[in-house]
Order: sequence, then structure tokens, then C-alpha cells
Amino acid sequence: MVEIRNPHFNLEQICQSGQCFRMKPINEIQDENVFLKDSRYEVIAGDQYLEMAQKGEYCRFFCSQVEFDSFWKGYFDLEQDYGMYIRRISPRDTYLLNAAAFGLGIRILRQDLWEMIVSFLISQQNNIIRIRRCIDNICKTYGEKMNTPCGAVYYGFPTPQALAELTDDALMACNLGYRSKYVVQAARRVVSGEMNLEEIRGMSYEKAKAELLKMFGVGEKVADCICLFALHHLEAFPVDTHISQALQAHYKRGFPKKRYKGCQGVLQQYIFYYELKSISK
DNA sequence: GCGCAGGTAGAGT
DNA sequence: ACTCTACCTGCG
Repeated sequence: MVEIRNPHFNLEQICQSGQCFRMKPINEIQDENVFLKDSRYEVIAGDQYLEMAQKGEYCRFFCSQVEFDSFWKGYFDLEQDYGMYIRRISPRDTYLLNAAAFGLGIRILRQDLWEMIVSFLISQQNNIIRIRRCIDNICKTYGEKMNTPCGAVYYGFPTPQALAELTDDALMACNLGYRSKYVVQAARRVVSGEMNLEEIRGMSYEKAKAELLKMFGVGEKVADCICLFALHHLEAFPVDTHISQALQAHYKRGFPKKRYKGCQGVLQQYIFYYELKSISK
């Protein structure tokens, strides 16, 4: 077990910020008398499974120090001080300051490229609850069955090979709807070598985004999400309906991307979470 | 029943 | 270059 203390690390906020669809609270046995609400979470990344528990600024990772250092520390971007990004916010920009204070524990994870491509193809014109359900469905149907150290079953994310051999509409059965053909065709491009994920990992933001845009079903917004959440290009600033509304309401002259050069993606997450979760809406 | 949910491709001006 | 629309599905 590894324990950290970090005000910029909050599992609930990371879950709800909608960047990771394979992290979720574990359903505890509901007992009205017991306040076991040390909120426990699980996450599946690659072929790894991890459980965590959070209480305030403290978080426990139920894995060895070696596993933590070699994988999870990087996955959660824990080497980075997110206070540094927040301190860059203009003191006059009360909206952004409020947004950052509201989502103080959000960070940008370093997730798998293939997984992010599929996840954000599915995300379009869809809500977060159904996105999670779709991804659960494809993992259970086409992912590798594995066991946690305790022996519980979990499923890995389906490989490009597993999805490439399906027919265009096979994933309709997993409730992907019209996005089914996007996912299958993306898998085929990766398997055929037409799309080289390893090369994309080495590209600059502009190059990587241009390459991703070649895929059927990937537009500006989805490409930026992939760049931000898989490739950690923090200059990516995905604009969706929520962000678009926020920009109209608070940044009539456009978001000051120059001022926040190199960390716009982090600020986008604060705004997105604020718009989605703050009660004022 | 109707509009919308972290959009995008394709057709039509 | 812009604007418009169809697209699966489920939930309010």
C-alpha cells in the first residue's frame, strides 16, 4: 500500500471530469449505520487493475511501492505540481479562479492511446453515463478476461485486432449506435498499419492532431481529447458544447490561449468540470 | 412526444 | 468557407 497527500488529487473529481471512463467508485455494501464512506475507487489501465481509497487530501493506492513508482505515479501525472498551473491564472479572471478552486483535485491522466481513440469516438453526441456503459460493454464482450489479485474478474480493453475483424455494425449490440462503424474502421486502420500509433506517440501536438483527423469519425474536438488525455499535449483545448457556452458567456474575445500557453488543456478541464457540476447551472 | 447528450461527415448553398 | 442535417440510443 502506498499513501500520498496532495490537494491536487481527488478521485471523485477525476472520475467526473470525464477523461477516464474506466475509473469508478466501488459499490460498497450500503449500510445506513456505517459511514464507511472513505470512498473507494477502482481503475483499469492497460492490463492493470488498481483499487484506491481517498479521505480528504490523503489517498491510498492498494499496490506495491514498485508498481506505484513504475506505473501509477506516471499514469496519474503525480510528478507534476498542478498548483503551478493554477498560479498562472490571471488574478482578474474570477471565473477561471472559481473553476479551478471548484475542481482543485483534477489532473490530466496519461492514458493509453488506442483506448482514448475508441473512447472519444464513442463520446460524440453521447452522455457520460452511456459512454461508460458502451465501454463496459465492449470490454466485457471483446476484452481479455483477467483476475484481480483478490480473484475478482475484470476485463481489459479490446485490442485493435479484436475489433478489426468485426463487421461495421457489430458494435450496435454494445449500444454504440452509429459510432459502431467509426470504431471498427479505426481498428482496421491500426491493424493494417495505415495508422501507426507508435509514430503518433512521438509526434508534436500539431502533427499528431493532423494524423488523428484522418480517421473516419474523428473531428476537431475528438482529436483534441485524444491529444490531451493520451498524448499529454497540454496545449490541446477541446471545445465541446459546454466549453463553447462557457466561452460565449465569459470569454467573448476568445480564451486567452497565449497567456496560458502550454497548459490550456488543464484549464479546459477545470472549466468543463465547473460547467458540468457546479450547482449554478 | 421531443430535445438533448463532451460531434462529425456529407451535401447543399 | 459557411450552414444544415442525419445519425443510434436513452433519459428528462
